[in-house]
Amino acid sequence: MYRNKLRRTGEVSWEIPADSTRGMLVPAKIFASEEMLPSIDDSALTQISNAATLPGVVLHTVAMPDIHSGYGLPIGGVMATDPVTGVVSPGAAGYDINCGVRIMRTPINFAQASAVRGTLAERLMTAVPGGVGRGGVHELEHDDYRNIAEHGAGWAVNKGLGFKDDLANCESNGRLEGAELKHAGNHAMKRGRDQMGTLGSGNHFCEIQHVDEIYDQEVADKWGLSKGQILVMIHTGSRGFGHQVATEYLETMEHAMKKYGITVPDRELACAPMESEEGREYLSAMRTAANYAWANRQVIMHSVRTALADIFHIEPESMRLLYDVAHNIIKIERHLVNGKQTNILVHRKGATRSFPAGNPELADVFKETGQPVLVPGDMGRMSFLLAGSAKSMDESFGSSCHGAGRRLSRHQALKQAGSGKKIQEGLSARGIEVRAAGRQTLAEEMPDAYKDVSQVVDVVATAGLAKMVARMRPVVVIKG
DNA sequence: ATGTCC
Repeated sequence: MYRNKLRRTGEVSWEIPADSTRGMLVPAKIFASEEMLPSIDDSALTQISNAATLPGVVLHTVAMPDIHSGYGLPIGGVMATDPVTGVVSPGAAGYDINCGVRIMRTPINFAQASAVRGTLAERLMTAVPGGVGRGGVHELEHDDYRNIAEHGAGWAVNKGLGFKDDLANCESNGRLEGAELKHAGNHAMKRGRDQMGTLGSGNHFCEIQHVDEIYDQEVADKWGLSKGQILVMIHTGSRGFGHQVATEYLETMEHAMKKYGITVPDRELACAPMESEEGREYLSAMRTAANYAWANRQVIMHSVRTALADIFHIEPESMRLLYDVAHNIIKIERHLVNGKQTNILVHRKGATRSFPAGNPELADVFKETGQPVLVPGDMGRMSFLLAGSAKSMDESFGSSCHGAGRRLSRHQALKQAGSGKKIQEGLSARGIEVRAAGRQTLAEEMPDAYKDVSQVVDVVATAGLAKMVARMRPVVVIKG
């Protein structure tokens, strides 16, 4: 029982010390307030401790306040390995490779959007296909795939689905290098062929929000944000394409573990040395899926941009991407390890990169402010924009939280919600128009199914991982 | 998250 091992290290930080009898090579660090701690499930604490046993793990594993139990690594977990002696673990990125969030600015104000929110909901449902297995309008040819693997979001921009500066405002410019299509494989290509530009299901969404609170006016000014402004937030990933990649390589890793004589306390943490054939090929396939996801969010954003331009009689050019973050991904990054700047392999699952001002990877404006950290809440309450701050580099491999975190399982939510229609009517009475492609989605995704996201961002702000910039409230929510 | 069991 790892909960008994927790010791307090700060106002909102806790540690499970490295324990050789359990094979832990490094401690596990947990960010949470004292009142949130009981709501963190035991299995999530076990998982973040198990991750600390992986070969080549460096410094500590990290759990964010929105942590909950996942496949292998908990959602809300960060784990980093040494690229020479360490492993890569597909379960530590998860099935939805490069699931992430982007947010687009508009010149529309709250009153304008609110007045036509019913129309907006209907138009967005048409513009952005959603639902399990749902295909879209873009049928991908082999040439498209080659370009997606190489250029990520740039593939969409090259096709006219976006502007050049959209790319500069994505984490990693919306593409990772070292993505070879052949490593993703034919089955993934088949599953992803008609899913480009689609939302998927579950907690994926497209949301019209208004800025209702600004905490840091200076940063908000630099980011072009003002109170009452309408923003569009999009949350989705690599669809069936990334799912297939994850499925195939998890199987590959089971064999690789035997081959390399690696043992792990949980087979869901199956892994291989990063420098092995299996490790390199997975990373290549994972990057290809990440690039597919960036292209997907780009296509969706441009569809929404086109629809809004039509509805409000404004220029598409008046709507620019503020930022796009990946919250399920594995990347080589430069961090200070034992007093030395070193390349390490950072695995983030349900955790957002949170690089501070001055980081050389950031575009110019974000070098001044720190990168935007996008934290969606639930569909009835609020979401947050934060800026990466310096302590994240010392404490959490430059990472912060990614959302509210579930409070109820889908099954529990379904039982408590009654019907999706009731949820929809309740939200509509509060000025929030919601629509979903799936029959059960609204009930499963009801606001009460989630923890209060403001408690989550309070923790990361108190810990100094990110600082508060703005709060947004939903106006129109499209669910998968 | 996911052609929610090849």
